[in-house]
Amino acid sequence: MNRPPRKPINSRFLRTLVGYNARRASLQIMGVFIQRMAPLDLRPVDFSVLCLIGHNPGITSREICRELHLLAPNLVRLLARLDQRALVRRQAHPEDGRAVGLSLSEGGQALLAQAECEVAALEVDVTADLSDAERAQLIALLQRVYR
Amino acid sequence: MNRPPRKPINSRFLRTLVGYNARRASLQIMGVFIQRMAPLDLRPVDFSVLCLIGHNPGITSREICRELHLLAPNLVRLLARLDQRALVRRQAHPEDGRAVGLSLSEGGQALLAQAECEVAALEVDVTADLSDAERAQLIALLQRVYR
DNA sequence: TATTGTTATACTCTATAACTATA
DNA sequence: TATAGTTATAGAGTATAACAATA
Repeated sequence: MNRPPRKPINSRFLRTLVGYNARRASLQIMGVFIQRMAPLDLRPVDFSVLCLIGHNPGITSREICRELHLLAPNLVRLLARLDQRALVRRQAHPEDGRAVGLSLSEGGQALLAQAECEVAALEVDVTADLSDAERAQLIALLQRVYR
Repeated sequence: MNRPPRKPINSRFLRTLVGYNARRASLQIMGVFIQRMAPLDLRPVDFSVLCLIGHNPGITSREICRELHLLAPNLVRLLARLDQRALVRRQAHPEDGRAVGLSLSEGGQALLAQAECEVAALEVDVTADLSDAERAQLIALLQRVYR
């Protein structure tokens, strides 16, 4: 009946680390993302790729990999799944015969629009304790770490 | 000879997301962590566990799992490795016969001290573009996301 | 009956080498 | 010779179910 008395754990050193806190926050948000986006069948990385293709019609696999720090072999299956769901189109690249230009089908565009809407909403929810200014500042600080 | 002209990619939507930026920053820092801590043979999660044991002698597996959001089966191998390296000691828990109290050996304490020093240094390096105040603010904002 | 620690295991994610076709 | 895309695959990380010992 009684909850076991939780001993307070000393995690002071870990809490002073940007790396530790960034990872914990990232995992927290990704967990919410996976749950909320399950109806659309989109993992975080699927969404990121769909988003890049949608806003950069004709983009190549290589460019996606460079932008998202993905490895080319791991993008193949992901794109195959999006292709199988008829969300993306592949067309011959106009200048480079080796490359393939990617763009969204109409269904892909519709799904992206819906996904962006849902992602924007869950972002607000998961950062509910932050004001708009604080949220913007958090993003700016994070970008100065990884850019 | 000429670098291929890099087309600017539109990733504006992704960049507005705390989740995307937190993940990118986290991966960036973890990459540096893994490289710099390789001489000590400590991954981020190894360090976190070592740190908790060091600052909480007698802590149990269950408490570590709860504090770090780890799953118990995945902690078994990790602790076995630390044990094999003679970094941790296991003693019977004074109150609960099922549990095992964990603490650091002298070697474990020495390694932790060295590791904390190195981690503090790499944290400063990886956030070199941030002032102390900005770094503290970044941490405070991140904690308000996941706590 | 519930909890700690454990084993076994499946699934996913990440990384590397090597191939093809084009440049 | 170098690059885009692909295949196959190995290794690491993450997840669930089930068990023994203890509460």
